[in-house]
Amino acid sequence: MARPREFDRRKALDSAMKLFWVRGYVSTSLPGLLAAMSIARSSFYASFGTKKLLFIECLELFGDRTLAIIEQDAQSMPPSAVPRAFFEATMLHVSPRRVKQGCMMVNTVLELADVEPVLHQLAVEKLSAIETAFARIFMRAQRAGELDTTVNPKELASLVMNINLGLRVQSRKNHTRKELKSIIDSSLSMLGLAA
Amino acid sequence: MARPREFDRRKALDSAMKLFWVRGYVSTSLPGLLAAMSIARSSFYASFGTKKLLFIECLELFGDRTLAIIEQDAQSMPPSAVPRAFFEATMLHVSPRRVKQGCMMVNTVLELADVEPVLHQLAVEKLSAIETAFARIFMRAQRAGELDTTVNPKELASLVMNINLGLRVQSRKNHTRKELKSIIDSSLSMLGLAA
DNA sequence: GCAATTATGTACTGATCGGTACATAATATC
DNA sequence: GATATTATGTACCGATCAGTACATAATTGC
Repeated sequence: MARPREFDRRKALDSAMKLFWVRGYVSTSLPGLLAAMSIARSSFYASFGTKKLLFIECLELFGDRTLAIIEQDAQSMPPSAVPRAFFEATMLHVSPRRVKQGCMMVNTVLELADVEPVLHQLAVEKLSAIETAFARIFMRAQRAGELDTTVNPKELASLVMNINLGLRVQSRKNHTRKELKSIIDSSLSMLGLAA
Repeated sequence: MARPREFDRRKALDSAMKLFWVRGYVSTSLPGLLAAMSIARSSFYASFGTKKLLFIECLELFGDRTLAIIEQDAQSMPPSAVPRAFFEATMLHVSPRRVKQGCMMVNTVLELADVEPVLHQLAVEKLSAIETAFARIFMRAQRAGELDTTVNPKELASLVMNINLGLRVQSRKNHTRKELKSIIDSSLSMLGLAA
């Protein structure tokens, strides 16, 4: 009925997400976003509302993709192998450039804790969803007799998540793949989740 | 020889540090700093140079104080108890308000990784100093026969640091003291550093 | 081709940013 | 008390921020 959009909304959103991921929320300027997304200012506001609304969309996209990795792994391997597979997929089998970006949710939790409560809270919830996914996987593992039933699945998930959070901070420094791998290996073996 | 300064530089620096600690670097505005420090703009620039230089001073202050906690503990208790004492001193025996601030160095590493390389690097170095302090303490513990000599002190320090980093992220969410304590307890017992 | 509708490009808004200029106030030395 | 020196208060600087107004371009249905 009218003039069609000249850009791919999904692609533009993906580009925005990558920029927020690298630079955080506050330090990402609107001109920077427009350049990364290759769209004009008016198109931006017409399609995405405001910078904050766009960030919410990006955070949800990132969180959903992260969760998808875990859920997918959970269907193709023994539950106790999922944490390691997740760490490898997100920290060892990716480019150093990307490792340094860390996890967008973790970055957001730290950057915006006392600055943008709504965005902070969303990141917290997305991280919770990940931890819950791990807990569910461990519960299933116990029912399937693949995991010691004396451990509490929620507590184990909490420990895995704490290791994960630590690793995301380490990633953001310039840790080598080797150093990360060493921490992953010893942490998992301590948890009884070694390969 | 001239008009004396009307404010206490140390106190002003301490106030600035607390504000940066809560709000991060980018989101802390100069007017905000001046209000927190209770000084005027001209006094600020005369005494501290620029916002960036002030931040460096604050980060060093924070790092030195953190390191001091560890070094002090190391002199008054068995080495293997130092990690727990450190976690308790900085996360359990402080106000919820303060727990939520997390660790200024960790906050900085995540906020400024790709935004302010110099400040990022300083935070990385200050964190390294902490990890090194732990490693030295464990080495001493081994020589004193207080720690299993089969473990590598550096690797153990690296694991303690990873737990610590995870906990600092957890703190920044609204974790309860109880939840933090639970993670601390199980993580330390996994490391063979239980009380 | 005309009208209706939506997308895009450009120019602009007021607010805020970090930093500076400069006049004034308060102290020390003499 | 005069002079030199440093601190403070205020007004300002250009740059940049997120967001808006509006004219123009491109499409559809008729």
